[in-house]
Amino acid sequence: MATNESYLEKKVISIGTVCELTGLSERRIRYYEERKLIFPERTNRGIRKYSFTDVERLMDIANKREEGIQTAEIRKEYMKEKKYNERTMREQVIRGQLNAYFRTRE
Amino acid sequence: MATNESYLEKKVISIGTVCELTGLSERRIRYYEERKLIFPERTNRGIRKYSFTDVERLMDIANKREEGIQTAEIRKEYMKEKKYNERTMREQVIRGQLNAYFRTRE
DNA sequence: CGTGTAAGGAATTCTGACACG
DNA sequence: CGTGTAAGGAATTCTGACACG
Repeated sequence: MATNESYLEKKVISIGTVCELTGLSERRIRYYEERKLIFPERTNRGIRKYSFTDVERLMDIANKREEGIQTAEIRKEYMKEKKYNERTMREQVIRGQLNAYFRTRE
Repeated sequence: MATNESYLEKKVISIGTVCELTGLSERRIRYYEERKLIFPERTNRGIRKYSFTDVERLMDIANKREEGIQTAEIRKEYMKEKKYNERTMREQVIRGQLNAYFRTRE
């Protein structure tokens, strides 16, 4: 019963299945990779593998494309989100360190 | 951020990837299906697809096999677990109905 | 019983390119 | 720019069978 959340990040789904899950064509999925919006892993032999998180991102990309947003613009949005997340994570680390510091002083 | 747990049940992994995840051979994985221990879905064209839950079960099967337990025996164990789970679920439904009943009487 | 392997065919995936707009 | 498509090859998967123990 090891319900490990990291399953969401495991790159195990091949492109045909991703097509079914997202409704996108292989062409579009590969193209979004070319535009640095999505980063599948590859097997030894070069077969792309995607995670469930990738599938969700692809659906998000499809929505944004429908709104007429270009891939370059979508990439910028993701970069901003990434920076925001990294900042948040750094702050959490610092908060943890501060907590540890004050605990030792009590 | 729809962290839907049903991802664990989604049959999206093809047998080659399952081999890597579990360390089992394709032969063994297909054989355990023949023995009714595991139930992958099939694509239109007949390609087997497994879920993360299936992967976990396969590792469990492998452990039991290592202990020398035969597949028929393993199947019986799973049938017992299944019955137990079904009973538990039925009881939960009944409990819910009872709660609803007494709430309306208050 | 449980697993390996070779065999041949079918389905999947890959890349690079041409097309259209 | 974003996506479709035909092309040819490489990798994957499938089934049924023979082998061993």
